[in-house]
Amino acid sequence: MNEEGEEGVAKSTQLSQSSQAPSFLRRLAGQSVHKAGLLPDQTEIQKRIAEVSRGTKHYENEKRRDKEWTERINKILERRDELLRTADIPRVEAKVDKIFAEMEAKRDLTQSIVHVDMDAFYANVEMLYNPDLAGKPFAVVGLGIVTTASYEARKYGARSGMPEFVAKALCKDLLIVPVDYKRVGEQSRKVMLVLRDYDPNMYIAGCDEAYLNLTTYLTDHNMKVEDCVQQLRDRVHKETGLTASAGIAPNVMLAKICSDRNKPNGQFHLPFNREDVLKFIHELPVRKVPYIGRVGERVLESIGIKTVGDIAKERAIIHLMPRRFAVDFLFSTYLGLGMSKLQSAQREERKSVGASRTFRPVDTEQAIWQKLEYIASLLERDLEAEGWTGKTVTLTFKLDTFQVFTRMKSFSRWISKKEDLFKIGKELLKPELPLRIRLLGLRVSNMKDLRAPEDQGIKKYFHSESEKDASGSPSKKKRKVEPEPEQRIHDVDSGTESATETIKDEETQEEEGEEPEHESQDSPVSLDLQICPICGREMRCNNATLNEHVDWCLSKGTIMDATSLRNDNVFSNSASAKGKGKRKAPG
DNA sequence: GCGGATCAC
DNA sequence: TATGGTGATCCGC
Repeated sequence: MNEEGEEGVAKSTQLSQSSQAPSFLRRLAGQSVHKAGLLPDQTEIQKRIAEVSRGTKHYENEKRRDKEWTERINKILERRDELLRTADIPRVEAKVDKIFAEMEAKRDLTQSIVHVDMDAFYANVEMLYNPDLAGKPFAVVGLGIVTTASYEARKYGARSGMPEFVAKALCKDLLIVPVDYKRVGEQSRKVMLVLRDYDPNMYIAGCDEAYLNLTTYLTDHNMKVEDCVQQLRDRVHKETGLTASAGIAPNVMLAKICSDRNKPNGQFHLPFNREDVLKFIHELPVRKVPYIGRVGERVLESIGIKTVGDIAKERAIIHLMPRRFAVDFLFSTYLGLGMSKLQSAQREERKSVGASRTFRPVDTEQAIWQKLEYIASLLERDLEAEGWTGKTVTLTFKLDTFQVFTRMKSFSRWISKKEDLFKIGKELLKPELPLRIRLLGLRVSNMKDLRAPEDQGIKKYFHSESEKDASGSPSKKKRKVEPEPEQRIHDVDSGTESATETIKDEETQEEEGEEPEHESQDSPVSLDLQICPICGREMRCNNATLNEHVDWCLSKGTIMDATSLRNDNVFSNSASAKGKGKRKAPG
């Protein structure tokens, strides 16, 4: 559903920055407007959203960011025009065609990858427990934000990610249902257990979606892929009463796009041959490609690329652009290439653990420290629960203008205690005050896994060369499925050419001398090695403990942690009066 | 290593 | 009246 009114912004036409600018309206409308979306009249809805939001801090912030991008895009266009004058375009095109040929040689059409995506998951789960909701427009809401809107509500423009009050403005009779993580988690677990029968190495990408490689299963059971997927979806429905959609394709990227095709309760099989793949992908609006978001879409559109097929026309420019516009990513997308093998699920190698909360803006030191201390305690809890510690602490703060800043600091010791986190956070924030703050967050990175088998130090030297990461910790099999853009499409500034070498040489091994002694397995013999179907984490425990972990794990990936609801009152008692209206923009 | 920023869910 | 929380990655410096 493409409804962009104007085209050919490609000229160096400076968009005058009115608050009616289409880019701004689209930005305001949020991120999920493009999805599964037969919206009746999108521009009308976008206008309504702007109307309702006008004058809020958030609205002003979005306007500011939109304006920044307009300026950056104007620079991109200038640069492009210069290249068109000075560069030997046909020669560059020939060069790119060679790159295409090299990429083409790596095409793999042998794997049957499936992306399974539950339909309106949170909403349909609630309908299970409350059948009266059937056929009604309702939204499942947590912390004032719509997590899922029922299909009836979507007709009015209500979408996930939208604040409740906007959704209500779009849909007068909208019913609001609070998120119930217990229910969601329970159903999610049932779904995943069914899927696991078809591929024990499946990759779970959230509580309502997963990628499977069916190749082996199809051979073993002598089945056709469509039949297998149909059966799988039937089984999910039988087990849960919920419907799922699925995409069948030779790689992860295509499967993801395909699962959207016949939603809800449908499946789409992209034929496994080059011609059909190319035809399919070339017609696609770039926004449908994973990792091309609002900003990427706008940047590409500015140089005349609206569909994936358009990438070829501008291949020379893309190749010549600063940071080359994530060339490899765009080119491989143009060819419909993507990852064809899923990595087996291993104990998750986390890179960071963090906690953050939004609250009524505060500006007194006392109030700020109180919030910070609370964040520190949340983070301590999570680090403890999951068994991680780290050497780097990052503080995030969002001003009441919605501008976000971060400050970080690394240490030679392991950080995980509340007092430590609080103190470090305070040191990072203090120099920036006074500020009026609406969100605080703390995150630790540079991690060590406290639950890894104790031979961690040894294991370091045995993992494969290619899989080292920069943190100096052993990176086991990476579970990443989605091929990520190697560079971003966005950056405009600075240097043009130069292969972006990402050669990591020997990692710096400061072996930890002080291991906070936590007894490694005390009675390992009696407990089974279990694998959480949600995060893939391995642990030795009984079934009850595993179930407990699974529930907790499911609630993590979702929009918020249920415990934050209980603790919400912590934020409502901003006791003191705030006099000053000072507003410094740090940095 | 630090800080800004995008993107997915 | 009013716009979440978590984690990963990338870029420039």
